[in-house]
Amino acid sequence: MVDRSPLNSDPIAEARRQWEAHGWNDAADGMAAVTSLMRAHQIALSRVETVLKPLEITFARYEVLMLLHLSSRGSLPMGVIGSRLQVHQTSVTNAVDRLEAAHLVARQPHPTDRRTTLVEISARGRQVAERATQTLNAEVFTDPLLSSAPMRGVVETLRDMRQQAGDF
Amino acid sequence: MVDRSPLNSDPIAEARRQWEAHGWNDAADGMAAVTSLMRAHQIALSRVETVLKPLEITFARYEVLMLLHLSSRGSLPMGVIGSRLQVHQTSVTNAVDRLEAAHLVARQPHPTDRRTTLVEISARGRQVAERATQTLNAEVFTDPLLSSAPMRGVVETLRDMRQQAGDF
DNA sequence: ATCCATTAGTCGGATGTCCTACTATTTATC
DNA sequence: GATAAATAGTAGGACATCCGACTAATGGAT
Repeated sequence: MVDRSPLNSDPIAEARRQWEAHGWNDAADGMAAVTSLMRAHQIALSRVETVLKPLEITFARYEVLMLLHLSSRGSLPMGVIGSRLQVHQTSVTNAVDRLEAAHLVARQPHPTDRRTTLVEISARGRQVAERATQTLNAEVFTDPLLSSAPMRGVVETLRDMRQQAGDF
Repeated sequence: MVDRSPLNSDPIAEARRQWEAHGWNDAADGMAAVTSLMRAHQIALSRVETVLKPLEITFARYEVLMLLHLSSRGSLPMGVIGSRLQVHQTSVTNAVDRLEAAHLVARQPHPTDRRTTLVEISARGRQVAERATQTLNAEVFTDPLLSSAPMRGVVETLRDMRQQAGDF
């Protein structure tokens, strides 16, 4: 007879039980929330990357590509990309390096401000962006392992969290 | 006059608007959910890492340390650590390498199965684990930028998602 | 008993993220 | 106008994660 009650299978539930057993009741929910976020992120990212793999791009690069594809001019300064995607400047440099190596975008000098580098999406870049979006929509976004109502709840709650954190 | 309506400040809300404008209505929620997850993870991780920095450990290593600290024997095989934390074997190798270098854990041979490596937490490891938990509980987990009720809802919904993904 | 599939870990490589410099420009100040 | 402060990007380094390949050891199947 094993010491494994039927509810013990979820590692996060198990961790919460440990927290409560130690009397950290006021921290148990937060611990569970943070840990759930970590794991859910991992799952979602993995699904997305699997779908994008055949197109030879990653989610980070897809986000850059779509931002450019949906922009009015098809080009944006590096810094703006970082702000919109809320990642560090150096992460943008990294992503653009790889997108440029794949000829999906090209760096262009800014016409008036020589400090600024404009990133411009190419025709191939637009093709990849569109195909990637199609596949992602069909294979992940229309069924993100969550039923509609709770999913909208999560999005809303996380919006509050992001706002609390000063995201916007 | 700028083309920036008051609601335009949230990048994810903006992305959803784009999705809907393109007629991808059935994918808009999923896209927003996945993107929210990515960003919320980033925020939570950043807060946690900031708190742990003075103790010279990361969240990944903290999780390994706590798993060992709360285990009955204070030691576990590498593989079990990976299963519980749901990360790749090589990630465990990596984390244990660093924890061992910091003398917080030690690798021990398994008494009967020579393939298996047991990871044992040290006295210093336990100290660090306890101090880290105290600080995390006080500075992050008791206030994870979410009010209680919605937070529990998120945890529950993400539990369903993890279960759908085959986590447990 | 012997051979092969499975299991446990490690190694090397690719990515993404952040941080701390450091360079080049632009802008503001005196 | 010359100098100082702010802004835009890049370079190098530290970490974490995953994947594929490789080594050892265990255990079944014949």
